[in-house]
Amino acid sequence: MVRVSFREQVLHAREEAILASVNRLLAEKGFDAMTVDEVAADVGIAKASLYKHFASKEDLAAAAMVRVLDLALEKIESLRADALATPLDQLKEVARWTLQVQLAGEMPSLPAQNSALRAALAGHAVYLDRLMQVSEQLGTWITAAQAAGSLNAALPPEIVLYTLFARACDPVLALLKAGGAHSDAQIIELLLSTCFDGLRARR
Amino acid sequence: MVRVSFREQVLHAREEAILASVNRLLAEKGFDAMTVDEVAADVGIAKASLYKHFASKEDLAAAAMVRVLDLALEKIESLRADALATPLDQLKEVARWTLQVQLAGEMPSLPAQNSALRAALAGHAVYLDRLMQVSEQLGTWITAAQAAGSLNAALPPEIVLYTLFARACDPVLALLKAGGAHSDAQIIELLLSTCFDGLRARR
DNA sequence: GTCTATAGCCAGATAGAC
DNA sequence: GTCTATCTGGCTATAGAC
Repeated sequence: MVRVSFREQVLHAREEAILASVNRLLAEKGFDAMTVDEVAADVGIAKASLYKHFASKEDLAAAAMVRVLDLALEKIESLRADALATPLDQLKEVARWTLQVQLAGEMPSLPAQNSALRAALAGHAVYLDRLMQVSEQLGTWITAAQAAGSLNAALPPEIVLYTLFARACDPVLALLKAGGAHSDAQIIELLLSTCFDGLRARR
Repeated sequence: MVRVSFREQVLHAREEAILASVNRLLAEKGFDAMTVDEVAADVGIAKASLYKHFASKEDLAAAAMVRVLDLALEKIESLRADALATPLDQLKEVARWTLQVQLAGEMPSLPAQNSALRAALAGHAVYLDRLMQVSEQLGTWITAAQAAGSLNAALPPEIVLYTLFARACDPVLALLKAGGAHSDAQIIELLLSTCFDGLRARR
């Protein structure tokens, strides 16, 4: 247990609050549409104070991404504890978790092709580290599931990994949600089915 | 054959050139990152001239979307001519076509959750009309394929439709392309496989 | 309809007092 | 570290001459 001063605790709590707001706004509007003024207003502090904690808007987004990746690592770790689950089950559970986060409006969506943001993330050491950790953990399960014959072995592992990342921000979820015809639980099961079982019928 | 004056032909050609540029820039950087200055420079005319043709930036994007949807309708129409193809085949061919367009860097990607743009599109009659036409054509094939037992009948048709739309802009393609490990043809087949066959192995 | 020049606005970032 | 007030730059859109 590391000793932290009271002041440091307050600081940390404030930064957590900031990241929670950023996370939600990023999920709701995306990086470009989100403004720093909004974030400040949502947290309830002045914009200049924000910049004492984070150097730039890109930095805010990166920190939010690190936060989500850390949560993913926690989830992965808890799934690793279950020795009975097959690698395929574990991959499915991770996918289910990402959909739950997205349904809760807490999955930050970063337009994949953005220029300024992409460059900032590509140079953000902590973000890259977390991304690699998640990729490695999932990669282990992917190759294991392919070896076990439960995951299509004809697919390069990287495409499976990319697909899982992409489905975590799948716009189909928002469309289904907007349609209003299905419950949250149904939406998740339908999306998991299209992802793992595919659109074609299985006999 | 409708008679059109020479002047109208020139006008039309210029607007086609504008839309081609918008299409490419929209595919490359997305709506928010694209600037009207860039479009004007790319076409080789002054920005003010652009605004004589299109009332706003949103209007530009909507026109580009209509153009792509019209191309999709053409593709669909040509596929309808093939009486031997099954509905599933035809859906796959449409999906393949969207991936080819995306690979060519000509699939305009509109951040699905954008505010100003979404509102503009939701009020754009021509865009909505084309979107409905495409949806109806695909819907026919979807229900036919489900009746034939080739498409998973447990999926609501709408989720199949949404999934096909979403895969047309799937960020996984850009990631695979950036990886450089696969040819364009391989990328398309891999993506079609993950979409229609799913990640799970089929026996 | 095309251009140059500019209005008007908004968002990211900072100065400087407390 | 927090605030108010401000700077700065870039972007959409338009005025007005030709």
